[in-house]
Amino acid sequence: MPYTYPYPRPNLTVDCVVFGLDEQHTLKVMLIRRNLPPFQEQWALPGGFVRVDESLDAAARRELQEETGIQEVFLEQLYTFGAVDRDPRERVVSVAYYALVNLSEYAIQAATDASDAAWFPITRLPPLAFDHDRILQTAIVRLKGKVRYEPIGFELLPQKFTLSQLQKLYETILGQPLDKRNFRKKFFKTDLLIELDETQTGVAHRAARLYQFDEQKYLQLKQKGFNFEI
Amino acid sequence: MPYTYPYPRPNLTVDCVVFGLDEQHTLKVMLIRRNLPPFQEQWALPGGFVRVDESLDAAARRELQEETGIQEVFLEQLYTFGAVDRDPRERVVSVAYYALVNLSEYAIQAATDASDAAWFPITRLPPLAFDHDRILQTAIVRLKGKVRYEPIGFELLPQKFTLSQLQKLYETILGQPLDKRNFRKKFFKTDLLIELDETQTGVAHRAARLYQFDEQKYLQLKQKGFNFEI
DNA sequence: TCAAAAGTGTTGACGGTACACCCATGT
DNA sequence: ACATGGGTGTACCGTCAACACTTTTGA
Repeated sequence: MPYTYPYPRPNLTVDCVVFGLDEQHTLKVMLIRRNLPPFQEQWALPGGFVRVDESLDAAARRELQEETGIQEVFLEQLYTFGAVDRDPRERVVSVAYYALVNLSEYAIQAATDASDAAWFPITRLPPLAFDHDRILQTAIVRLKGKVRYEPIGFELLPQKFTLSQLQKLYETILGQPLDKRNFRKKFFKTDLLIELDETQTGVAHRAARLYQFDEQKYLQLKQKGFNFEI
Repeated sequence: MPYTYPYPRPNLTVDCVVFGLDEQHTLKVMLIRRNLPPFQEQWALPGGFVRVDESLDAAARRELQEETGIQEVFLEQLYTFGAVDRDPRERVVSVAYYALVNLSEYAIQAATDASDAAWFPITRLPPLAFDHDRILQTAIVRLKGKVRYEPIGFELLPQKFTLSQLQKLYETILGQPLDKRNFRKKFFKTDLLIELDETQTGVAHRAARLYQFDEQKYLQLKQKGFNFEI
């Protein structure tokens, strides 16, 4: 007969803050409209209950897939929220994650998905269910902090990108303008960009060169104690 | 009649990695010997089940108090560990915390406490129960990282300390020697040290001046966007 | 030919690092 | 008087920030 620990258990959920960057360089978050109480019809972070036979990471990926169609993205644990009254009905502890996606690939999916999902600029958010606003703010702080010392910004861009796209990404997330020449110098010095033999197409001005993030090299350098910093 | 979410629930615990620094400048962790299965008689992190009517932070503080007598210390959430098989009996998700204490105040308590608690140097650890070794390693990485850009090191020292103590603390945590003059210059420049009109006593050489951490000023500067870095 | 963004170097200021000796105190 | 750690300043070097013009392309 299987042993059972004799303690009452809180409910356990995961919630995901999914960030995307649109063509106008606006940082957006994916929200879904709840169709069940509590907070029915309100916007909330995608998420749901953790199953007893799946890890937390697996639960976060599953919920993301089920509710938004998003798959195979950068996903990292953010923080665990456990205030007693964060759910009006019952005790629910939630392990929050944040994800970074390339919005151009997912914009269509989200719109055509059966469930009611939409991207909101982080500066114009609707009222959110539960303590999801607090979770979201925590995620924004983390993203701003982490982007400076880990090369995670690439996760928000297409695989091939221009240096201007990369710079605008940093300007958006950090909320400050950056000097073009210094930005390029800094990034070239990290040696993490693969220069491609391709350029932008379809722009009404000189076409910019395309680059790729060299993840292999990053992992190598990281092991050797190299520190990314921008 | 109260609503109940219709989902099975994993067990939920908190575990605490308590760091202390002894007089020989060794970084130590407090462990307790388990007197219940599973892993009976093995060393483990202090921790236990989260009650349905207490927050996660409160649970961590309560367990710390109950199992080690430690109270009112720096305590911060570390990470939530949720692998399916991390407990051999049942599904248990654990929210890990780490704490920093001034060991000279707690060395006695721990020794005289009824429960079997002891300090271990992090370089000489016994085999640990569950995945506690992994939790501990995660805590060490976090401590090493955080000590550089947040003034949390003071939590490991007595309220009044010498600059040499502070320097050795950093050398211990970071695992590298630091230049004495540069270290002092850097720290004075942060303006976070209150110079006291007191000196060390009972040493067989010139007595060092004592300092205190100026937490008030730190909070002020932090609000203004100041960044601590050592 | 015009508009719009791509691409490119130099200089000065500042901060970080390396480094060695005298001082105060207790035994 | 000696052993032990406390306390102090400078010079060099590398890094970062500021800054403006030419190039390419499509419309």
